[in-house]
Amino acid sequence: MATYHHGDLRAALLAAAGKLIEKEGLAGLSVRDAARRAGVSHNAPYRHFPDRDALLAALVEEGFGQLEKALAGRSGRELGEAYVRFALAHPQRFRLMFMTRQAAATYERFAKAFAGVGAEADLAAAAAWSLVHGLAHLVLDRHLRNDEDFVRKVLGAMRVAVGPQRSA
Amino acid sequence: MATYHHGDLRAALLAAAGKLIEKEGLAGLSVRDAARRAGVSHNAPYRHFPDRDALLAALVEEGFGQLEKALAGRSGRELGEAYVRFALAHPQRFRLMFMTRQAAATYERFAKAFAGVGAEADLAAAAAWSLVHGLAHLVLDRHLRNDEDFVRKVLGAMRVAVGPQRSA
DNA sequence: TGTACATCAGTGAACGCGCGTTCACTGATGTAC
DNA sequence: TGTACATCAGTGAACGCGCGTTCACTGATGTAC
Repeated sequence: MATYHHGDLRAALLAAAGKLIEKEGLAGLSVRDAARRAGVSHNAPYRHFPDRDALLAALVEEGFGQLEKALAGRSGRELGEAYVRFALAHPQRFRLMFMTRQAAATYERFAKAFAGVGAEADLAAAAAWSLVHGLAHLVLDRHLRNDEDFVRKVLGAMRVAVGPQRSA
Repeated sequence: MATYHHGDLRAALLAAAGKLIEKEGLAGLSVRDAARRAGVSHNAPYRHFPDRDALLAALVEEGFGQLEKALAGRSGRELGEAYVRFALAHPQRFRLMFMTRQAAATYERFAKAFAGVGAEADLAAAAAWSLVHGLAHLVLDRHLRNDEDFVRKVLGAMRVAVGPQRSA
């Protein structure tokens, strides 16, 4: 039974857009399509998002919230695995997220994981993030095997080479 | 002096498209725009590329050729630095390139660089590629500092942890 | 409990846009003789 | 060296498309009295 007022169109649009971006890619995601999928007229979205960019921004923000939740409390190889898993679960969203400038909280996660490592902790954090981010992209773009065990082994094949043991 | 026949429109279009994709992004790159920039009517490109996708494919192929040249003969940290440098010089092209499936030659480069490392050479190669690929993306998306010295240090902050010394 | 009214989330028609692509064409080039 | 002609790289007009966005509107909801 269709009600004139939707109830929570904003959430429905976000969900629809989330599905669409995975299906069609960033370029293929249109406001009209999201509206269609939410079962609503093509300009109803403008009640909730001033324009297309605002819809994308909401998708990004939601994504970082989910990523933060997926990473929270983890460190070491587990942290890396969770990161890759998130990317593979939402590849297009993941791509979009990192085209914006809002990744500071994600960096903080890695910084925290290496906080004990000494003067070069920031380098170690940046390297770990790079390793994991690159692995995620290469797997989701099909250049490396999509295989949980493989991912675990690749993450284990590198070691932090800075820290107290060679503090300089 | 305008000649009716262009001379080498294919190359001119490729060059124009290369500039445009960096300026406008993948979605903003249109056949018509490339034609405009090459100083030619909007449908002249169809003499040289059957459709837009073919133009993109040519851009990708050219890109992998350039990358191969940039990596050739290098290994270790130098290899990584060259990789990142390439990505930063052509960010949008780089992104596009790795959305396709044609990166096999690039993987071979890394595989070769780790060929001596033992049974787990493929893991080491995958890890090194991931590190470098992720660093490239994070720097070009502005999540890590764009600074040659910083890049060098990050690449130095990780060590391969597999190989003969712990062959298993 | 019932009614008047403000609010605002939706609708449907309409706009202008740049795009990819097709068409019939025309002018420049190169080759056979 | 000169000419006829095939080839084909360009042109310009035209198409249909989906898009983002605006507009005036209408129907549902909630609140004041």
